[in-house]
Amino acid sequence: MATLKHSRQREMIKNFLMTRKDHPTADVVYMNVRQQNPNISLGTVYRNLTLLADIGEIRRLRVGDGVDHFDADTSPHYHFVCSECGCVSDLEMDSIEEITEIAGANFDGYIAGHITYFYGICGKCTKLNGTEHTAKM
Amino acid sequence: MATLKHSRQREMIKNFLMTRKDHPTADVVYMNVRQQNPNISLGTVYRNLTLLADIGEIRRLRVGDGVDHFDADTSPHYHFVCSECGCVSDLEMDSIEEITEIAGANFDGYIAGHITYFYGICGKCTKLNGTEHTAKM
DNA sequence: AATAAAATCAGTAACGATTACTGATTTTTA
DNA sequence: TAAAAATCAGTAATCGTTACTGATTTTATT
Repeated sequence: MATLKHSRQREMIKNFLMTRKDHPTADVVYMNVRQQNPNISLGTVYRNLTLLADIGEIRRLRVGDGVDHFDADTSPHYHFVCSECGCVSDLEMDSIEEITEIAGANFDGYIAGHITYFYGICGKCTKLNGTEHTAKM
Repeated sequence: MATLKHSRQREMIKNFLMTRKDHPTADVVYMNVRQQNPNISLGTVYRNLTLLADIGEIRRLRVGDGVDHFDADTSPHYHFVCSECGCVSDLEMDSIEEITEIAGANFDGYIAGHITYFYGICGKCTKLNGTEHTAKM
């Protein structure tokens, strides 16, 4: 890997991501960072998000909606995706790391880990919809 | 929803998918079904896979590799994705449905379920690589 | 501080997976 | 067996993302 040089753009992207708890997409990052630097390119945002994820400073989340989300919190934790509004939020829950052991019990190969996300209706949508609990995903 | 009419193409797609345990992508379905019907269109394959998934006859798998996989086995079970060769296989393991309860404990909203997949090195790749166990995903 | 080498950039073109459109063809209903 | 509706093949368009290019920054070296 080439030596990593400092870049204002990368710093802005990382800083912006740290202010957010909603796991924005590349496009959302782009739109927001543009308010500080109107010249920044979408390609630059993508490149730096990928770079930051590769060196482990941020996390790339694939929650099945066809768009990558990004999280500045790299500590192990789980995510929830609302089937109604698509929002992604953190879950406060104990580790379920043991499921990796369970999965490996009868498996011919090596299981390194798991990716889990939960879906349903978020608090806001629940309140808006009354009692409907019909998940779409 | 419009009334569902029978279609040879849809039947072929479903039948093909039932012969496979490797959770092929739309493109793989297309290439195989074309051997029976060289005139079939890729759009038809996509449309019918989506339709079959919507009515619950097949399952769409999103395992984070950017391509949708499809599974004719709609019973609840888990999947493994090889970080080396990208193959997707079934896991024989007990249900871990209880993690949905765990996740819901401190959550403001309704959790309908979870999506989990496991990653690591499959049996074939393990044998090819010797003792290397370095996951890439 | 000035300079050179290397990384990064903005802007844009290209890409791959998927979806949408169109007029022709099947399938079903009556 | 004819009309209505769903489906089709073929193709264009879309969307998220990546790759390319010559210009600009950053860092290391004088």
